[in-house]
Amino acid sequence: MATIKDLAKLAGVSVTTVSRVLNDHPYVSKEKRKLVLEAIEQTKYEKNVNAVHLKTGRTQLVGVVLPFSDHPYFAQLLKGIAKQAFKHNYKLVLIQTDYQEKREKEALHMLRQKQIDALIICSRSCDLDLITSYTLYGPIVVCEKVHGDKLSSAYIDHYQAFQSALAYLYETGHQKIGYSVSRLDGTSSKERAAAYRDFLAAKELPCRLDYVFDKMLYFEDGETMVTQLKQMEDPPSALIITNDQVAAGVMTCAGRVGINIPEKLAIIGFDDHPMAQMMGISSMHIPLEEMGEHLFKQALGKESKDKVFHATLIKRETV
Amino acid sequence: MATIKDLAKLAGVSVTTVSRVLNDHPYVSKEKRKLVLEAIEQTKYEKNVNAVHLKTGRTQLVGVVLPFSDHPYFAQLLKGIAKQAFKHNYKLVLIQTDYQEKREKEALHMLRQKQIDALIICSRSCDLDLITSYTLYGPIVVCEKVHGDKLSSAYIDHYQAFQSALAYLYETGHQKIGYSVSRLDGTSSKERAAAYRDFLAAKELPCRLDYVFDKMLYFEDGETMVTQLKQMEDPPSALIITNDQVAAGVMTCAGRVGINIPEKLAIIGFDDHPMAQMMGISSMHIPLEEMGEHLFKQALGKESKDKVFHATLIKRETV
DNA sequence: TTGAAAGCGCTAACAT
DNA sequence: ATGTTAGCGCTTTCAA
Repeated sequence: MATIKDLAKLAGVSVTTVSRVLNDHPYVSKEKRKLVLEAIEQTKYEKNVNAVHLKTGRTQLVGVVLPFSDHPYFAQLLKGIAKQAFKHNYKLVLIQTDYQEKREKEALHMLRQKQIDALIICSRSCDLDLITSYTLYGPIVVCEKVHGDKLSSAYIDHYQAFQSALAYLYETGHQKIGYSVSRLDGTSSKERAAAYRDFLAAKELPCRLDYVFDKMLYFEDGETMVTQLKQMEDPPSALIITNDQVAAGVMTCAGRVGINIPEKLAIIGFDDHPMAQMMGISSMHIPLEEMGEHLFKQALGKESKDKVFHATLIKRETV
Repeated sequence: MATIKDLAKLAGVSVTTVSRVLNDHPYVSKEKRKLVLEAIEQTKYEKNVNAVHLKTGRTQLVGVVLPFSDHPYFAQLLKGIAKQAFKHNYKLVLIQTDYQEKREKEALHMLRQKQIDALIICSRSCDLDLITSYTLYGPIVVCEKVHGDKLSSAYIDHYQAFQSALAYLYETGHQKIGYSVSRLDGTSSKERAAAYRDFLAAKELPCRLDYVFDKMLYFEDGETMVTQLKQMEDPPSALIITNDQVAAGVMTCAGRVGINIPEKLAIIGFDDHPMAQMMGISSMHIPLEEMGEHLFKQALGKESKDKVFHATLIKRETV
């Protein structure tokens, strides 16, 4: 495999000149440039990027931390990230964590080791302080509201989103409202819980802890939820559901056990996935792809440190 | 940021000794090791992996080429790949191509530039010969049957899978069988087409080109398919569908327009996704995750060059 | 406009 | 068991 040294020798110029040609620098005469180009052609020369990485200290690689890549929510986010990465000629290193702290730490470690230029954390298990401490080694972007100016962030205002879903259900006559989340200790779940609590308090409704369903993430979880619902003596009349996949699952199973939607049970999903549109499921639209694009631009320092996205209610036939 | 030189100075040893400690090599006395370890601690030293990459010529990075990361089929495959990557302490560079040749070439280029140690191509648009020519620069694994010994491959025997689905439908009394694919010019679609043709010929059934549906990939495509079906004068009585997502979409929409499943239309999906299980959709089970794991091991040269996986029919309630 | 030379931070052959 | 040293292939400063 040829190196610039070989090219230099072959073209009868210095390595500096070769490097200049390679990097489109000025101050190279037409003749020498041509000579170098010919040498490149002849030897089928290809740059060893690792040398460049060592020299420049950058790799054109951005790490993306996410718990699962097989969920439409993260897949959509990833799509936006990938779009901008491609645009800026960066590649993405995928770090699937399954919410294992160990794996998140590996990602942070890669930043520290300079294997990646920046890190995007779509969802985390690690402590925020730990993550923040790694900003010393490169830009880190997270998907939640943060304090301080070390981390960049782009996130959904889940509190507000949840409030508007609640308000809508309340307006349409529901008083027994429940909801589901993917993991109770997640950041967005906490916001949802706060919105729920505050809303119930404002309307002087009782807070029903049995109306909160945990571990609902995939389509098939909808079945579990319907089963649980069926066993309740006093089930909710409306549900705000983790995402459209679970909502679709609920929708699919509910009919079988005689739970008619929306008569007996109103549901609102999240994300406004094409699936929700097709099935006529009311949903909170979230600009996931746009958010993903923003995340990447932030990782490159090309955007403001802080960006909130708002969800909007899409009314369909399930409320 | 400290370097091994700094450590050497601080610990009063040579860089070699430091390097040995860093890489767990033998021949370092307990005392010196301790000294080095202390220096590491003190300086919060971290290896610059780019230097290692340059020196060793390897990056512990494997590229994964796939058209979309937001489809369950590829997400599942990716899961298996990621599992093994983690096990072997490799990271994955994700290259989403949208089936654009330009992007696939970028991936090949990364291999050539030594930015990745190996490349896994889950689905391609590029010419196989072009891909093969890059094996010069590192191992490449693809998901289809190949000739020659340059490329490794792990793949589903789609011909056989399709034949058994057809046989099953035929046995249950269907003569008007149609099918759908995601893209007609894809490798697996060609195998399916061959199986279809051969089967019809064997049973002396007419080959109905209007029974072949293209561009069916996502859940929401099921709606399109049902619409098309509804407009046909002489629609098929059974369908072998691209994958379980589309099958679920068909299932969801069919009822609305009076197409009862399986009475009026029998369907068989592919992949045996949890969704199919939940909805009672008959499906061809494919060991996707296992295949993903295999792909990665092949990329590392730890497995045979060639591996066929077989699909198995899971009978549920849609036939 | 060109080139010599000094690294980037690490590994490993070789010498001791 | 330990150290010296020569690179890995490139970029970039500095001098010409």
